[in-house]
Amino acid sequence: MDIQDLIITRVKEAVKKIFDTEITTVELQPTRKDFEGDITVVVFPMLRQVKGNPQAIGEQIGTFLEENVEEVARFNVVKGFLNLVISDRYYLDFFREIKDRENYGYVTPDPEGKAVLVEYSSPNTNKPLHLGHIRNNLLGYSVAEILKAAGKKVYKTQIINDRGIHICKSMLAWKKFGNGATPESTGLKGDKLVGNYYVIFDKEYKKEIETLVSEGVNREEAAKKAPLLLEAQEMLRKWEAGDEEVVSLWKTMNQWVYDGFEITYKNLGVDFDSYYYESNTYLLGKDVVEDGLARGVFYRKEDGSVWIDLTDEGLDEKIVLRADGTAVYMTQDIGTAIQRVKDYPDIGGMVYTVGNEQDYHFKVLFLILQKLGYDWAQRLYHLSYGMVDLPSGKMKSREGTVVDADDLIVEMTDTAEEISRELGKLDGYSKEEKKELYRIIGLGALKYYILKVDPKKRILFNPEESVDFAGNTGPFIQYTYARIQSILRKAEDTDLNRETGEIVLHEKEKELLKLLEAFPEIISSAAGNYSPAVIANYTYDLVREFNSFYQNVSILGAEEESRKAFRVLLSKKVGEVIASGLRMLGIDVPERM
RNA sequence: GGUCGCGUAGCUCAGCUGGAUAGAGCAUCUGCCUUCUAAGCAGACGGUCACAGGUUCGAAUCCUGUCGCGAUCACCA
Repeated sequence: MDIQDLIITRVKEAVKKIFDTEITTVELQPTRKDFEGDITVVVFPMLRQVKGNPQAIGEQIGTFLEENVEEVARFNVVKGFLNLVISDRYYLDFFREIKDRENYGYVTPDPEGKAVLVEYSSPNTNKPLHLGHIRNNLLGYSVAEILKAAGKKVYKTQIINDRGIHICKSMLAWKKFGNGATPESTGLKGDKLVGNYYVIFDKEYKKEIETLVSEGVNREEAAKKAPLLLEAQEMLRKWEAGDEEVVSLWKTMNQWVYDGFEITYKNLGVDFDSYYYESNTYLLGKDVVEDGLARGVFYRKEDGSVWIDLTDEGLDEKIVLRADGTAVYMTQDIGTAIQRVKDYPDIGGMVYTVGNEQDYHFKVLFLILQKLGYDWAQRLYHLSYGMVDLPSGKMKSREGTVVDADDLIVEMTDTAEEISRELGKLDGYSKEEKKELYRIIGLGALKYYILKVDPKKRILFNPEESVDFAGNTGPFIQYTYARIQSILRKAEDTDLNRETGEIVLHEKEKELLKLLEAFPEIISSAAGNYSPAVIANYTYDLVREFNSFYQNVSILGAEEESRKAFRVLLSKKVGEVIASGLRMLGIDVPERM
């Protein structure tokens, strides 16, 4: 039983004894810094059942706790707030219990438990990854790690949009204007090369429209009739018919893109357990629709198209199969979800990391799957996140106003190098070690910057003002970790096994212990809310508290050996929790910096 | 227009299952490196929590409305 539960139980007991009344809930909160105490019992809610002056009630309960609960050292009452001072002994016992525990805070996975499939990234294959994809990747990867820490089995996957008209546009432009260019011949990353032809297509297409308009065709008509577009559409038809030449080109160019993506993923530090491709899944779902039709989940309109009526749920009617029997987006998403559970029979739920512009789509998708009666459909979650905007507005790849993922990673690493150079603390590090360190710090800055924000909020990213490296940032947290490692290196000859015994905790030590105690609850909350921001904020709080401790209290210069050992061990544990928190954010930790 | 989301210090964000005097970082200003890494610490300055009502002993937090920003309402993905 943790201290919270203990206090709740004993408060109930006190109320029963003193006022002869059963209360069902007891409200606790951490004591504010301005008052003495660790845990505060809020008396006000009790007034419904216990009549009287809150101050007096607080005093009576406080007296009872002080006398009967050994963990409660003393108390004070301010208005209706009963502030309890928890004994040092309790926190010392707590620390003794966790100090040697590996992966403190992590929940041991239940081998019988159901798995969660986390989908993220899911790019198109016609252009390179940009800042928006970075947010998606970081969120998806981090949520997967958080769920693992919370004891879930997790599969990371993505669905790659490798077919459709936009791919044909790149292919056509390459064929017409590429002169056989390859990643090898140009030295370009494959995704960059293909992306360039997507831009070229757009440029040439617009030229054609202008020509048509100048010949007297109206603009709308011209946009539909431009020869390049017609050719791209023809190419898509050929692809669907399995035309050998088109399919071969498609395979070649997609492979270039995948090779390019792999590099970006590797640099970003994300990975996947499996890949789904729309070219394989776009026909899925039709049979499910037929089946649902027979069971009355869907209905057929006169023209033969199939729909679901969600007006009872406050939504609209939604088409799930066209009149000609071909699939729409929704059809394949239904089919793909079901396919995934076939592929991984232990899946008990899925997380879709997709931007908030698709909120409606996923609301509908989940409802349909529920109506189809899949038990796992109750545990689907759309990890919806806000767009990343630039000061100039939205990023538009066709207009070249995107922040390229690879470029951004390089910039962050360069900035990390610059700052590290200025500070000059890396004597003795080899070139390779330094390079690796710049990567760790640069990426740490970027990842923390993005993940500390609540996913559903939009992010304004200003490329002119570079991401900070001081204050509430990734590097600050990493720096604190490095500081701790430095202490541990210097404490190698300290006997860490000596008993702490009866010591009076320093205020800063107690604050750190309280934060450590909260860690498991933080993981659970982050997992429950699918929110890396919860982990980021906690880690920052812990780090801030540690630095205050570090600067106000001498660790290696402690008065007694037992005290020194305790402080070293406490620092070590804080370091471990920092590393755990950052690991859940996909951020690495340096030994020095 | 309907629906959904967001609006907290000059800027970037916490806090939102209702609880004390709304917290951090950046920026500005003051101190602190002969002592464990100053990417740090200690402090100052800075708020009509968009606005207006309501519920409550108590509202940044819940409800209603208004305004502002964004998304969405395709037989596109």
